[in-house]
Amino acid sequence: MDVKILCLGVLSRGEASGYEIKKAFEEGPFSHFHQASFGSIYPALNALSSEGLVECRAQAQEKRPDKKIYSLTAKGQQSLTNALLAEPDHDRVRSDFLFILSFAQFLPPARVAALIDQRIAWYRESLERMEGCAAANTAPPGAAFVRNMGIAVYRTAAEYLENNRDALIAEVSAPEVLVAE
Amino acid sequence: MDVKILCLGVLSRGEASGYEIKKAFEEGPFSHFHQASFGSIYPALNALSSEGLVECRAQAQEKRPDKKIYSLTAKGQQSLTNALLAEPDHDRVRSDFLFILSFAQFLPPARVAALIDQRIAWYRESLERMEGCAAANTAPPGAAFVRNMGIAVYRTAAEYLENNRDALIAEVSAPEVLVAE
DNA sequence: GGTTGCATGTAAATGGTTACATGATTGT
DNA sequence: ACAATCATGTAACCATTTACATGCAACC
Repeated sequence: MDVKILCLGVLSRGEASGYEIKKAFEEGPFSHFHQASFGSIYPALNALSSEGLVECRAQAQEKRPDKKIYSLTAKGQQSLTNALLAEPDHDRVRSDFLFILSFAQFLPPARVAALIDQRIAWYRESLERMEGCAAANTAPPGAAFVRNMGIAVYRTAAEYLENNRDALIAEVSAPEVLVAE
Repeated sequence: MDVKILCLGVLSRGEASGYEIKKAFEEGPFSHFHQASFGSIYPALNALSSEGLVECRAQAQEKRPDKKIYSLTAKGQQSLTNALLAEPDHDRVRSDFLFILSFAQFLPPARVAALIDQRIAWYRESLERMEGCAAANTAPPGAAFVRNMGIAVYRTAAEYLENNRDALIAEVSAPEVLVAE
């Protein structure tokens, strides 16, 4: 599942510029499970264009580069549907947060507390945004399903951190079992 | 947080060979939030060795390459602790599953069902293994905390999929709103 | 006066995976 | 017979990120 397919997916929700596609991965509905940067999006869009999978309409703007608005062609929609039918790769999660927390015994308790508190705040912020989207309820069924799954999972994660934070801090604060009496 | 630090982390739990470190990322406690392949682990171990962060003891084996058992040096432990103090990078999740499911309306309902069922089975298998580890309870506090968070989150995810599976399938099966009467 | 947002694009660097090379042992 | 497990290592390849290049407008 490369950036080209990712762009096709974003465009299936409606026409967009490269800049707007980037935002879909940065703050938008895909930001929680996929990402792409300008350096990969713009070349992908050009490739897609020369393959006839997307169409480009240039919107002139004063004192700014023309905004290039891309939209899916029938061929592009077909190609997307096809790609979606493939067996998905395994999820790949890279969480430095969880890795670091695995070694909480090597960290000052105050640092463990800060790490957890930051993360709780992040989950709570994300949840607020996601719940706002859920209320608006403009998403197609699959997107709503995925978003609500995210809400359920993040809520559990935040609650877990809130409920178990103090116990972990106590454990890493407790004097280690002494080697010598 | 590169492969070198990752190896240092694994080794802080006890000496291990490159092969065993790979297993920690493939099936072991880190597999859910970090990954590394042989092609990155072996060079990392050599670099770590020449920097004096790990020590290597060769265990001769009959008819197999010598098993190189690595262990952390004091300098290595220091370097790990240091790296753990750095601000963690943002989590990076790449889930083709969630991306594909976001476009459920483009897929045959039977495919949506299969996708979800596979995922439920995967969560249930993972949960069984993780709960087994939780019962054994040999992990240091941070690792146990992270593992139990994983259990809570996976359980929520599995339950969400189980509870909402049929509703999504019904939605994508329902005849689309007709354009012409 | 500096940062952020809008807007596109390229090139170099990165960091890693995949595939290859080697080979015995154990299980199916 | 064939695949999987154990065991290490290298090199080619890959996709993506980061940094750069350009520049105006709005906000603080």
